[in-house]
Amino acid sequence: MSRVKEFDEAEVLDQALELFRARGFKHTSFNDLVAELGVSRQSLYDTYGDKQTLYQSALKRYLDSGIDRMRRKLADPAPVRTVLAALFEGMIDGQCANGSPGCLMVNSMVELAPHDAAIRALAQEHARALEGLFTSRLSLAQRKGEIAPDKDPVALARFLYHTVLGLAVASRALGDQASLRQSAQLALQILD
Amino acid sequence: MSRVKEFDEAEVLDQALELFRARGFKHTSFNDLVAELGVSRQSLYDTYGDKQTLYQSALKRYLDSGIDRMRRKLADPAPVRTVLAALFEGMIDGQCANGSPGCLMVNSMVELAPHDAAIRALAQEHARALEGLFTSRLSLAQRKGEIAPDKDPVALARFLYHTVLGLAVASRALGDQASLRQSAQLALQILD
DNA sequence: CCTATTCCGGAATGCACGTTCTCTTATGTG
DNA sequence: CACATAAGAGAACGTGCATTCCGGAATAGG
Repeated sequence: MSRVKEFDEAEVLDQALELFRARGFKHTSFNDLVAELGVSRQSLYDTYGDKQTLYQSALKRYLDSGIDRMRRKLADPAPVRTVLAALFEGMIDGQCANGSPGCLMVNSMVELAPHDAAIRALAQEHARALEGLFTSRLSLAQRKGEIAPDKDPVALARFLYHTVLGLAVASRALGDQASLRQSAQLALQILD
Repeated sequence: MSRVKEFDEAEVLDQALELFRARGFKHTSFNDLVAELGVSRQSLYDTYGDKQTLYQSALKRYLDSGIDRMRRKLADPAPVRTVLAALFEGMIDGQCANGSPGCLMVNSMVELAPHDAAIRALAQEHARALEGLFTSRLSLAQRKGEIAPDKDPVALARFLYHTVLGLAVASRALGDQASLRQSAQLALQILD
């Protein structure tokens, strides 16, 4: 080992992630990456492998950090309605921020999942993980009496997950934050 | 005028639509179209213009027929809950049918809308149209006393639209019909 | 019959892309 | 100092793509 890397591997991965998120896999050329990441073509290949591998790494990173953020937010001991409202709020703010790049997972699910088994597997795993987080948080709330005992936490969790997907698509193409907020609020009435 | 067209213009457009729906715009090459539509390259260009124009024509056709179908289903005088349940049911069946190709509008919104103004315009117009249909049907139901008078039909319509988007994404990548059905049922509880 | 129009297959063109290679320069460790 | 590694710029390569061009066959109307 001699010369040390001049760029932060994780940071550049995040930048690549943003490009993929905004433009999709096919619409982001390797030249775009070279031009906008400030790292030479060769170094990119040496560090991350080919374009597909780079994309998968970025997606994994995105999913992991997303799950972490979600876990932290759900750990809030406030009433579940409040917690979920804040969570949706943050999501809408984050995804509509700069030109509504949308959610990388949703974009991947639509663009790549149907003909890329690896992506499909990541999507399914992520869906299960997210539904699991929602489910356990909802069960907790149910035990605390915040949710009627006759409701099924698993079904509610799936519903919330599907709601997140819908909001992500709408934010990407329509980008009307007010409607999204309203819909999110309405979706949470399912807990009553 | 001399020789007559040997293929049905609308029918071939429908076939192209199916290809685009299953694979997306970028992942469907012109060679694919030529190979699978049974129409020569030249005739395709002569009849529909270039690939992008062909895609837009297919999308427009898809949206028009979708709106029509929706309008017909909503015209059913049965209770609004029943009508919407049937509508969701049909949507889930239709989109998960053959390898979950998903909804062309959703796919377009994710793949193309961010960098194609024409598609974005179509998406917004379609969203407005669909929300309009939902809104008027919900208002009718409200006048008939099927929905509490304090609910906002516009907000409900938007929520239903966002739900449709979410289910479409989930159907494409995850394809678990049972969960989708369950979520759709839950979403309709918003009317109670 | 003639001509215009459409059809088809296939070759040709030109461009964008992903990937690899080459060469030079720089910077740490032994 | 030497050597291994990494950086950068850019050329080179092969492929796939959208699009256009060409030539021959078929079919309607005049």
